Amino acid sequence: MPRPGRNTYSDQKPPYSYISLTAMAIQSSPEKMLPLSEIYKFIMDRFPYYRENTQRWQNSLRHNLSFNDCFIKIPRRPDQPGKGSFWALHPSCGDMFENGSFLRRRKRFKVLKSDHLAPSKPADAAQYLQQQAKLRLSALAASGTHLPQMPAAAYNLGGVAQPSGFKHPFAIENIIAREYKMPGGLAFSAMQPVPAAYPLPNQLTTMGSSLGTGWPHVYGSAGMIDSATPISMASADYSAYGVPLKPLCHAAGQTLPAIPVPIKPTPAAVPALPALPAPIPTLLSNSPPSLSPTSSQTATSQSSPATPSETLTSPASALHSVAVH
DNA sequence: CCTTGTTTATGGCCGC
DNA sequence: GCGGCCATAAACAAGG
Repeated sequence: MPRPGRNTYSDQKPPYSYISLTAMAIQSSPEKMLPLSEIYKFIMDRFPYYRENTQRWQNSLRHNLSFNDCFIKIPRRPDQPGKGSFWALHPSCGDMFENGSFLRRRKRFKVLKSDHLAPSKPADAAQYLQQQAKLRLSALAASGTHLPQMPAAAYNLGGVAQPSGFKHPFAIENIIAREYKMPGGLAFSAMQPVPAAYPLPNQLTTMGSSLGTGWPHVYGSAGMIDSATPISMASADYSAYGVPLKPLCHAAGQTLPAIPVPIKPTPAAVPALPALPAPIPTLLSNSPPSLSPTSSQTATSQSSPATPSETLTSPASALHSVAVH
């Protein structure tokens, strides 16, 4: 039903699919996983449009979560209160959007099932992710304030090779994380012609804390599309699905929790212990200057309460996925 | 009972 | 036109 009118753009439907929205939400969380309710919240916080008819879109969203292989469910640990599970992005679904924009996927992410010997059990991914989160959190806690924004899904497992290190501006990472990363706001040069009325993705903030801020004003902001400039820098920091990125909050320049992750590691390049990566050869084409490769983890390797031994099944082996088109 | 998840079905839009 | 992606609705199960 058309309701033209007086409402600002804010109640227009964002051009993103539920998959995109969900991915954004998940990516925006420090742990790269969120319970359903948080996903709802994220979306509602940012997109006024979704503050209404919640029943409807939430149903759709749940449908998407279940239906799409790119989302994996991570069981809640007993010590974690709350209902439902956590949802995360499948580690290999990184290129889902990259090719195109966030507006529409070009390929559907699909997990190959029981093909070879090892059936790709989501459980493996889940386990892995959870562990990741754990490690990260503990490191976080010890290190203090900022979150090493590093996606649990830091691997592009062989399945989906990324054609190039270049990350599309609409890639999730860029979208949700760019804000604090843009130098003087020229960050969105590479933005594509997107309805100006919509929030620029790159302005989505990642932090709950900054939720209210930077967001709504986005609506009117025009001036974005300068579409000629390649946005290489963003891709440097958020190279691939999961690259370490800079500490999320403000603080743009601090010793990074060195978590070098290859943009697109060779299939074999999957680190055994992602949280505390061994010095990885600089795979990042443009490694940001601020990234200090001191592989010294944040100094709190020990803080992790959970024993790493806890099933470190190589994610690579377990996750066979493919993007089918 | 409500939330969370899963599943099936239908129809629109878009690219090839 | 067909196939893929997406939105939406709805039935249903399970769990807190």
